[in-house]
Amino acid sequence: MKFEEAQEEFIRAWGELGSSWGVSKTMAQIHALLLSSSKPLSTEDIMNELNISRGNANMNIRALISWGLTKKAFMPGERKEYFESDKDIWNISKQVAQERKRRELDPMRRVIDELVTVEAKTTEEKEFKMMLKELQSYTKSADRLIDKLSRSDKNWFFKLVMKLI
Amino acid sequence: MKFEEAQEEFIRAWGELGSSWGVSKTMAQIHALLLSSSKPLSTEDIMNELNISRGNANMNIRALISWGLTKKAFMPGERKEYFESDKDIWNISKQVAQERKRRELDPMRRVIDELVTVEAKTTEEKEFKMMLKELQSYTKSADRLIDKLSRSDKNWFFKLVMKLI
DNA sequence: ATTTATTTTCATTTTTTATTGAAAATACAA
DNA sequence: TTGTATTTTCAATAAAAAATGAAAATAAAT
Repeated sequence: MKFEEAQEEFIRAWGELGSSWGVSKTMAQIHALLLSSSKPLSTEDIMNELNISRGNANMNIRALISWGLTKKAFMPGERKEYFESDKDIWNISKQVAQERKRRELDPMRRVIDELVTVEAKTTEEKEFKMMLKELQSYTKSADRLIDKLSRSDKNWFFKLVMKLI
Repeated sequence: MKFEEAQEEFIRAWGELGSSWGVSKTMAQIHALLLSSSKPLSTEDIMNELNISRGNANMNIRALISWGLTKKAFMPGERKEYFESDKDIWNISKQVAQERKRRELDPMRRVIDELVTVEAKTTEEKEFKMMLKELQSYTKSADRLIDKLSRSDKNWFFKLVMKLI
């Protein structure tokens, strides 16, 4: 398989994965493009490679930056902005985990913490409350796990996996 | 806070979470409704509680069943079908992890396994290949981790979390 | 076999989300 | 400054996804 084919397929698959993770397809595709490119790319490069409009490219580049997955690359003597993505999968995983925690887990935890104070008189209501308390305990563990992950290094993770298998 | 308010808020929050996980809002809301209800519910109950059409209710109940999150409840003497959801958060987590593995991780792994055979002559192409190999190694670990998780019990998980924190 | 209750399907409509492209804003250079 | 390149915004449009509702199919009861 040739590089161009592989790159194209990688972009396609990454984009599709993004969709089932609630991330815009284009955002995931731009990420894939940057991951598979050794040099930083300009907005125009991205527009051309993916056949998308300037507005679309710009919006999704900003989104990638806000996710901490892409940053501006300094290009001496160039007026245009260039962008690059960290290719270290461990860093990417940590970054995604942290952002999803911030955007989804934290707000959900706040809601649950509020809901567990529900008054429960009947048996049914007590069951509901118990379920919420269990959920609270799991989300707390998930929270801690992500914090731990974020402070750990690649090696720690692989050693852990080894031990667990 | 009263039960009805809490239930309503739980359904709202669970539905929103679903959206950012690539799951239809209604499917997540039906799940939340069943999780917060001590008795099995009929399609009509669900339609009424969530103000949705029969077609919508039916489709999303089927989706929940295909995710292994809901099953028919046997109701002696009843002609209608009733549905219930397992409320054990550990079971739910395992089930979601397994389904997402099957639907997303496995296909992605197949693609990556194919892509790593890409011929890489230039330095840039070698970098791309290295990134793919790293990705391959991570997806393999994730795969094993989910398998292990699925065979483990609640206690194992919490003990692990304790040790890690 | 016929009626009645219930579920499923799916063409149509609605809603939501993503994309475009051109105008406005900004940043830089001469 | 003034002009030029570049980025950003956003109203309009397009595309995708979800929801409706009524007809068809199925299953149970008489």
